[in-house]
Amino acid sequence: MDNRSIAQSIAQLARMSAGDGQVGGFTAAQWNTLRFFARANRFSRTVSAFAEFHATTRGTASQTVKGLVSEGYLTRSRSDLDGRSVRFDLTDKARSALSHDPLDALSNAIGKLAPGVRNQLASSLKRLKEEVADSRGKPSFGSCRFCCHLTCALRKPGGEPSYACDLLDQPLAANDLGDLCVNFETAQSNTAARSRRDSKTS
Amino acid sequence: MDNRSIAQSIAQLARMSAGDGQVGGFTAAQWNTLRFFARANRFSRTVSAFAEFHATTRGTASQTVKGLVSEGYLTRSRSDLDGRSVRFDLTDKARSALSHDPLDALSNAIGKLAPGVRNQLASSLKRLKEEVADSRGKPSFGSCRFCCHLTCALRKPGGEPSYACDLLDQPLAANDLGDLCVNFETAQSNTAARSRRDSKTS
DNA sequence: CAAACTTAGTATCGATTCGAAACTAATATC
DNA sequence: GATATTAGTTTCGAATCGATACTAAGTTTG
Repeated sequence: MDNRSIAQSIAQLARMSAGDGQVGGFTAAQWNTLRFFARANRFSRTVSAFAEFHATTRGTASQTVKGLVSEGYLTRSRSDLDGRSVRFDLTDKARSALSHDPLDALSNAIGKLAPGVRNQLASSLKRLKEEVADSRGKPSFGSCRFCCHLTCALRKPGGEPSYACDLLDQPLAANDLGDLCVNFETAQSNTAARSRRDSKTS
Repeated sequence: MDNRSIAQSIAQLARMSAGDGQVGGFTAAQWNTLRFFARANRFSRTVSAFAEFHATTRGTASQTVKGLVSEGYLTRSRSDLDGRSVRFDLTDKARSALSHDPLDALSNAIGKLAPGVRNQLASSLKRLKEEVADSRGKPSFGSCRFCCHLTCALRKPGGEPSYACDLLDQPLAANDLGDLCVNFETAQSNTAARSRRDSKTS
């Protein structure tokens, strides 16, 4: 089985399970939007971050989000730190809709894999995502847990550790460490980005 | 990493690399069409097979194919076995276009994986495809090489083996065994389908 | 053998989606 | 303080999609 066939398998799998057409009253674009806002952390629940994640333009992303807001699946709130920025959050209505996600067919299939096989698959996919993101010059998305900007401090010996993002200088709750973040960087991609910046300035 | 996150990784990977928008003058739908007709065997290079593969309707598939025919990327030829059936074949123009497939970013990334990891990934994806296809009651696509309808005969001792499809009763060239076929069935899915049929008749 | 059904492909129509480009407003940079 | 960048929105035209209706060729069935 050659590389191209495997690549096509990934594409086909995504198409099969994402449900091209409307499932449960949502279009494919809407499902993707809901999934993103369900998994993104508070710094990343913006139109721009979603547009980048979904590999589309901000204009298109804005439309989709607008539709979901008017139907009561997302709430809109301006940031008080940055007057341009707007954050969108899932409503309970959206959360309950997500419990009938057509992507669950794929999730369930993944759950049936042997644990070792499953973990191997997860790490291969992570690897591929970074590789492809790098080859198109776009940043990858990942969770704070594996991000080089995560700092962890023990307030007192034996107490609970506290987490923070040293890029945005914001505290992070332990619960949120698994969420997606636009600013995700691995140690490697960070040094790579720095060297790109340096070579540009010189 | 939970199952849903892994499922989303697959979807995201597909989106990132398939190039949502136009790349090299083709839309996403057109790229998918070209890829399909490049990989499908002669029994499967039809509008219906493509529609099923691409999880869309025959009408939509027909339009996309029509466009590619008029632009000189596919040739149209009626079958002489079945007067309804029409077969579409890639032109050289299409083959050379496919050498700049945006999906190559993903193919290349896959090529960089360690051989063992790569094969494990391929088999996991195959497994997932069957599982998901089964859960939606749709047949999966696969190559003759792993199909239960493939029969192999040795014409003379020490000579080259000859292959055939015992479902369509047609000879198969050794070169074509890796191509996609609509009629693909594994031994398991075949017996499952038979038992479904039997229970329906009774 | 003829009527009824199925299958392969096409054509048309309206709704949706998408990307490109123009635009507003807030923040950064120089 | 002028210029550039960033976040988000809007508008417009092209493309896509699914539903539906249709033609023509096979298949079943009575």
